[in-house]
Amino acid sequence: MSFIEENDQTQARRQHLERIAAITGNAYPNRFLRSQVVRPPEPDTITSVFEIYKYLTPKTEGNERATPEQLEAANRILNDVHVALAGRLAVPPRVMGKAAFVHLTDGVSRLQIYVRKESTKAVAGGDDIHSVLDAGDEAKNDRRELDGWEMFNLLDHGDFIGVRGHLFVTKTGELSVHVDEFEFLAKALVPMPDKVHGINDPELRARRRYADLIAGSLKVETDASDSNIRELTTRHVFERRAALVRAMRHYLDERDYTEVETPMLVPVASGAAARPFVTHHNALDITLYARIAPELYLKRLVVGGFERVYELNRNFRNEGLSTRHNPEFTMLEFYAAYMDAHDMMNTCEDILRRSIETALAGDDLMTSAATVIRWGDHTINFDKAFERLTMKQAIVRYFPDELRELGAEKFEEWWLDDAERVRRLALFLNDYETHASAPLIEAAPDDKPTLEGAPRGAMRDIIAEAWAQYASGAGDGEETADDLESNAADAGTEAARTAGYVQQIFEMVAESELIQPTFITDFPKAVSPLAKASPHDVGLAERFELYIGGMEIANGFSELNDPVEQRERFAGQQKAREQGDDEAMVLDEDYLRALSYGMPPTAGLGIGIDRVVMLITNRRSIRDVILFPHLRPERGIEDANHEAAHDDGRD
RNA sequence: GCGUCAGUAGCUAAAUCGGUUAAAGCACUCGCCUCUUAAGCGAGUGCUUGUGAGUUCGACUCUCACCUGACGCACCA
Repeated sequence: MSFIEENDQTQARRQHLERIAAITGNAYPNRFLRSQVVRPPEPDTITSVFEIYKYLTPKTEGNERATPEQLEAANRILNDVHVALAGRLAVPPRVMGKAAFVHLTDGVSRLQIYVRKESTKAVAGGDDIHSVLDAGDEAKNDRRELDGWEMFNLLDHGDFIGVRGHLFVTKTGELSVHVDEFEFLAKALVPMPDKVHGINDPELRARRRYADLIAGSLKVETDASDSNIRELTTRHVFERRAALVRAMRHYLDERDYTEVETPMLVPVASGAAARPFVTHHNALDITLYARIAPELYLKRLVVGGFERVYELNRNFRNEGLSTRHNPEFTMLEFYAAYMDAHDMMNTCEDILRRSIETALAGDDLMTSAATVIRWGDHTINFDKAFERLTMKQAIVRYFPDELRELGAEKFEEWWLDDAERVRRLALFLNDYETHASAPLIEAAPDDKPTLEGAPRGAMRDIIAEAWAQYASGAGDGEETADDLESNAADAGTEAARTAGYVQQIFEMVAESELIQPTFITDFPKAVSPLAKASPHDVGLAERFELYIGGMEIANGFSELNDPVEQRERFAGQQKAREQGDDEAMVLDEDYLRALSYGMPPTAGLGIGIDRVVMLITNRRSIRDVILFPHLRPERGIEDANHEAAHDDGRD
């Protein structure tokens, strides 16, 4: 039946609802006409009224109260302002004998209302559409006056009401509405989130985002909380997300990029290395895939004469969930004819810096410049020029100090050009990373398998010994190395395999260290089937990735526009696929045909929007920046849904 | 899929080495209170301690399995 838990609180609310329905005749009226004082003809909101009139509230220091003269001065003006406002009860109705103060919220701000037993009325039916159209027609106006105090005592925390009255400031200096009459608008049948703690359980926050958002608007600031560091609420996170997306669109629109929408359901899922979701079109009786990237469609448009296009929308990848991965995620992809990867790197830097600055400018929760953000314990600076490193430079720079000396040898940059050394290093690091703990636990007297926990000398010996095994080839048989080897083998050729290892090493030693915005260049061609080769090195792609906060944020390159070479690259991927790499890129025959019509030299860029939002909102989990992230289905609710579907006669 | 940690009332949560009837605050119900503001005062309802087994005289506490989640790994160029 119902999925709402039964308890004393839900019962009380339902009883209140029944009483209200009996008294008003309709507990869910269709509309409430709000006043248009602040910005006619827009209806007044709690936020707009509060923002406009709060300047009249007397300024006081600490616990000091406003003087009667100050209050009188403010009230002289405020008492003439008559408003009709609506919102949700932000507190449980707290009655003091014959009067009550409660707060209403519109999801952003809260405003206090003052209700008196003797004078405040409740009304019902007054705003029916006919009563407005046929004003004065008594027969059609079913507006009725009710017992205000009785109605007020049937209200619960979270209910919606509309109020009419005039503004005033209380003795404590708070802007309030002196309510002449109010109207019941809608019932909250379940208890509201805790006013102090909100919702703490991250699962519940994501699963019931509506409740999470409500919690933010109901939360009170406690004495204990530092008023200087206001918390970024869920509402703020998504306002910022919207501001960022708006700024990015604006940036591109201003520079003559055309926003387009290409297919989400595609017959060939290509343009990236990922497994797709599969679905079926009944009428055509064909298999369709949810797109994994819009890339190949956008380049078709460049062929067709759109010199600059962008798409900001969802991609779908059938992969695991993590703090950085959601099966559907938002990507901005754009393409510009006659540019190359270097131009695109500059553009990437510029759009991010400007969009972030625009998105954060005027955000009253920002304490510092809009281009300097807090990311966990770090400060990320978007003002400075983004650093640019080749993949190998990054490996050398971030190679762990405790591993620099491997046995009798010393790690040096030239190792990365030696295929055999690269292979052994990758295998060693992988082993070291995944269960470095095994030998280290033996070395460490306590149960802390960290480098700090073990005696320095013993640690060096262990590493030296482990490395010696790999250097002699003895470590190759390790089970843990198999996955890595098969991964690297996907690419086929010797050079590609080495390239794969270099990339693995990069990800193991450098990626998480790249906190400040850093471009990584010189990607192996073998792992970049859609990118043009570097004019300086045929083994490299003219490609870059941007890392910030230890995350891959953007990926761009000079687009391969030679249809013959593109076909060969696809063929290479096809081979990898046949060897078992089910994420190798799929050949798209129509795309090759499009390229054959001729595509100008073009550069493209993809920016992971969710991750940028994580950065600018200081959120460590992608689930915190996606309104409804994918979660394992809730137990029980599936069955309830299913049952309901059957009741509807749907199957 | 693997590992670590967690799950106590609607919410936030306490409970010494395995030991009496499983604290408390918020919320809810009733009463009092006409400028309160995390309103206050008084009284009251509500927990088969995630589920199921086991060890024990005795289990929130220990063991095993399962469910759910967080984090890490794997997967994800």
